[in-house]
Amino acid sequence: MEQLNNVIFYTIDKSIRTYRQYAQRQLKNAGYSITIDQWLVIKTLLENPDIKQQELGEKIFKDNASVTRIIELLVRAKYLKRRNNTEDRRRTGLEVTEKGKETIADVHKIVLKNRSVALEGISKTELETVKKVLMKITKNCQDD
Amino acid sequence: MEQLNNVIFYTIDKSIRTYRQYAQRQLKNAGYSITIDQWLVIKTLLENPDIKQQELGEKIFKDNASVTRIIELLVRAKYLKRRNNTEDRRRTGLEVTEKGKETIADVHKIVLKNRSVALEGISKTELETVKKVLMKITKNCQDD
DNA sequence: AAAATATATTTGATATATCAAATATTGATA
DNA sequence: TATCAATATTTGATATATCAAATATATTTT
Repeated sequence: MEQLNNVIFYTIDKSIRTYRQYAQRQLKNAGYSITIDQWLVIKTLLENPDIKQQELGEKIFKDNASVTRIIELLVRAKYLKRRNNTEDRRRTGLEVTEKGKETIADVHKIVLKNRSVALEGISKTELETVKKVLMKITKNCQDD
Repeated sequence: MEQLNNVIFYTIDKSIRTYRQYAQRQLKNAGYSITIDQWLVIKTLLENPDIKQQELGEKIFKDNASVTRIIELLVRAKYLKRRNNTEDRRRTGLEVTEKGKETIADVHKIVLKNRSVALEGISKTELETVKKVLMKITKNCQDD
């Protein structure tokens, strides 16, 4: 087999999946049932209270449909509340509940810890190279 | 916002997603309805005819449940055929059909093209660094 | 103002991911 | 050999991804 490990895209895929799994497991171990993606949505809403769902999706690399469904679950779990947007009735206002705010703060600590564990032993220069190369890949795939 | 772009994990995530979308779009444009993952499963089966589903999953970074379901779709679409494994009846033998074989060959060319487009302008040294760093991240998240 | 166009979000259909539990079978052991 | 443990796969439940189509509302054009 043309070794999968020699194909950079599988290395990329594997690393992000492994990180996700690790991060999710840490959350679970700490007693949270929220997913990383859900956390990210709440956090982004807190920091951008009047953001459109569309813009939210762009920020966190999710399409509209995914955003709609993630929000639905967050409302159901009482992390968010819907309110009406009087200025543009196509939009739904979204308010982070107290429960949501508390959760974000607690989870943030865990996320920071996760990141530092995952990046242990990697130099700043190396990270810069990785970032530069990955952004180039992204660009190459967008232009075409 | 603690800029998401400054968090390496979002850069990783974005790059692999953008690549996937690009690759999938190229397949579609060429008239194939198969997904990259499905293609990968067939290819791996061709190259490892007697592999267990479990091992298959490990090779392509998917869990058993996903493998089962992907195979189900492939059988339905007539890329694969089930046959009995007389030696161990817990296992299902899997045979790639003619249709499967043809598709793999054609799609392989497109995949190679995709990869080279995505990696345009990136040096070998850079790729080595990226690979090394990503493997380190994977390891960091597995040990814990 | 009516019609056409643009924007924001939702919905439907299908594929995949993930975990835990269920099944089926095999192998080991008391 | 009956029982128990291990292995291989499937199934159920839920979350997310993706594309296309549908809705609802707003804005622009004629």
